[in-house]
Amino acid sequence: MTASSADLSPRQREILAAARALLDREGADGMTVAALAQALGIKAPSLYKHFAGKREIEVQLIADGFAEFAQALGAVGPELADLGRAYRAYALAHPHLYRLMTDRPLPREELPPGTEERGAAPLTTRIADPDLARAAWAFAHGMVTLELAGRFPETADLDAAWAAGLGALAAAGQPGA
Amino acid sequence: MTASSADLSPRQREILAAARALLDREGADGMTVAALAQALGIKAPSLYKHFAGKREIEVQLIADGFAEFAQALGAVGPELADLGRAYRAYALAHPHLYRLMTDRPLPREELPPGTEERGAAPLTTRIADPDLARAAWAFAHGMVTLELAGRFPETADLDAAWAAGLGALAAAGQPGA
DNA sequence: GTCTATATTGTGATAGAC
DNA sequence: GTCTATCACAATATAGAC
Repeated sequence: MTASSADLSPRQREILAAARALLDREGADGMTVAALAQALGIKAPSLYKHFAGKREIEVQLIADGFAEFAQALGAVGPELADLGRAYRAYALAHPHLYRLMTDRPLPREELPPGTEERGAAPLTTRIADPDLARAAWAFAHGMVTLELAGRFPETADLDAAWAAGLGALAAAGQPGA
Repeated sequence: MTASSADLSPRQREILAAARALLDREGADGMTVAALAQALGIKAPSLYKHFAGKREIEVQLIADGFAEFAQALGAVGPELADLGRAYRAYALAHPHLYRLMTDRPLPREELPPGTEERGAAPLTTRIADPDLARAAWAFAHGMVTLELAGRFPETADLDAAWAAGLGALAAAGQPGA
């Protein structure tokens, strides 16, 4: 029973909005059922009248996140560098959501159909070869992940690293140019 | 007070070995203080006579992991592809340890000096430009992370994606060739 | 080094009344 | 839709005896 966004009751939307705000603000650890209820001004057990469990709320957050992410990536210039900037900007703006979306296996069965394809489209239109496109995705994900985890030295020039990586991948995509 | 491996008592080593086995087998969620004690045949509180807390055990696991990882990466052929294969193989062989090592900010203060440099050396000797080297690291980390999280479609040819990514990065590193 | 006993806190979740 | 009451766990950690 895939719950696409259209199936949600107004109250469910309110709960999701509060959950999203809580996630952005406090992170995954802070997003407990009790804290969510408190943010809504109700008691924790009441939430279970609207969602079967915490996981269902998270899955909706992930679905909404993908839609939002795809929209952000679709609204940029044609260069691969434009896409890279948007990818990085989104992940840095919503680090906890990004982690929630990417940390675990995708709950594909519970997501609206086409979610994955829409997310991949901005990349596959710029890089035709699927292997190279996957490599580019991995590069972007790795850059963002390492930055979020604070793994790069403070002296590292991340703009330059992004440029170097995307430059190399773009060049491999246009062998004739 | 950095506890390098040399400072550890035999009993501490036994505990770490059990913790490592438990982590590899059950994952981070399963590696609780109680479970670790049980694996050792003692009670949980007894562990606190040997380590100040769970975090201290984890940090030692991370330090040992880096040493082991660096050794694995140092024992391969000269090509960038060799390094990539070793990186992937290690991460897939010890997924939970790899996550523990990369998920969070490095506890740099508590790690033996030089840990980071030794880990980076195999890469920086193959790619001189630091920005491109960081890009290559991010690519490898992203590939491994997405594979461990089961994010690639089943049909994806990951060997080909590794080859495409490393090929592009290597080509960018030898502009004259 | 290990034990028993306990503290403290937190987690997601359910039943049933209103 | 919300409440009270409660469950069933599980977590890390400490005190003090042996």
